[in-house]
Amino acid sequence: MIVRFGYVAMSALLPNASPSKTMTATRFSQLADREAALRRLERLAEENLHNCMRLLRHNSAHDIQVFRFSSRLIPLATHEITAGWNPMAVLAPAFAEVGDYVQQHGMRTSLHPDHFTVLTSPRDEVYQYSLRDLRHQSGMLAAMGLDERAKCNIHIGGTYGDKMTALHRFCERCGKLDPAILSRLTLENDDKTYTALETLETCEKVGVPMVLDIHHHQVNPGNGEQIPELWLRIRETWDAAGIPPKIHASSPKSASMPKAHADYVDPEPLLTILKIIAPETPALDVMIEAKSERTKLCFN
DNA sequence: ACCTGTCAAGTCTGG
DNA sequence: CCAGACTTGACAGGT
Repeated sequence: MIVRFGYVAMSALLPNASPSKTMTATRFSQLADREAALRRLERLAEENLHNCMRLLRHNSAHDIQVFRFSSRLIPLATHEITAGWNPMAVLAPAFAEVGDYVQQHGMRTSLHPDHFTVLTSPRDEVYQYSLRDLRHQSGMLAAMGLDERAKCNIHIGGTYGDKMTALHRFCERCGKLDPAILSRLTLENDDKTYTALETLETCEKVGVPMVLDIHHHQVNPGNGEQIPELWLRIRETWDAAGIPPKIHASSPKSASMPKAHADYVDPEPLLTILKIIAPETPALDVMIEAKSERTKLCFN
């Protein structure tokens, strides 16, 4: 089995390379000249994309081929306050540079809209916001010139007191998504609501790949179903994707805070799973979610 | 240089 | 019905 490791958005080894520099909406609204403020947002976005390039070169130098972009490359991109603003033309060269580099180096990249993107919500404004954000995130990958193998990963969302209804709403809304967005979508089991099995069943229903988070599964295990017994089905959700399955790895901060992420990743549980699934998994990508530069994995 | 409170957004729990 | 927890990097204002 060929395993590639990657990480999320920013590096502890590369100083002053944030790809998520921003401006608060309050600050934006305090600037008298709206056009000048918008130009400033565009400059921030260019800086973020520039730092992305630095991160990608750093990755290349360290043989890291898996990377998740910051979801906040363009500050206030989908905020009401910037309504009518479309920075994509100005940013096209910077996005293209990132995408070209990714393709030249055979990297696998993704985006993860944050937890405000909730397709299950019964509130229409939340649903509309979520659609807007998915369009935006998908649009950034498209602006990079990356095809649908560059994924947008989300969680299913909340239950609102009735999981079956929420799941029904989710599937219905997936069916209505623009094919360009649906073709980039992946779903990940979360740490308190939708278990690995429920997420898998939903992935099978709507026809998108599943990202298995082994830490989330540990703290939200459902009825005790084990990863090895689910794995073949999870792997199959990736069969048509043209890329290896992806899993997320992080470790509990402590016994009293099992859901919080530790600064490092304990390799043992991960290695145990990798050994079990290896025979039926020729290739796998592992996203490490950890803060410490000390995180190292050493094995053969 | 360092510290602390605040920030666009959602959901769930418990009072 | 409302406050607080969850979680989180970066900003903004203070020392």
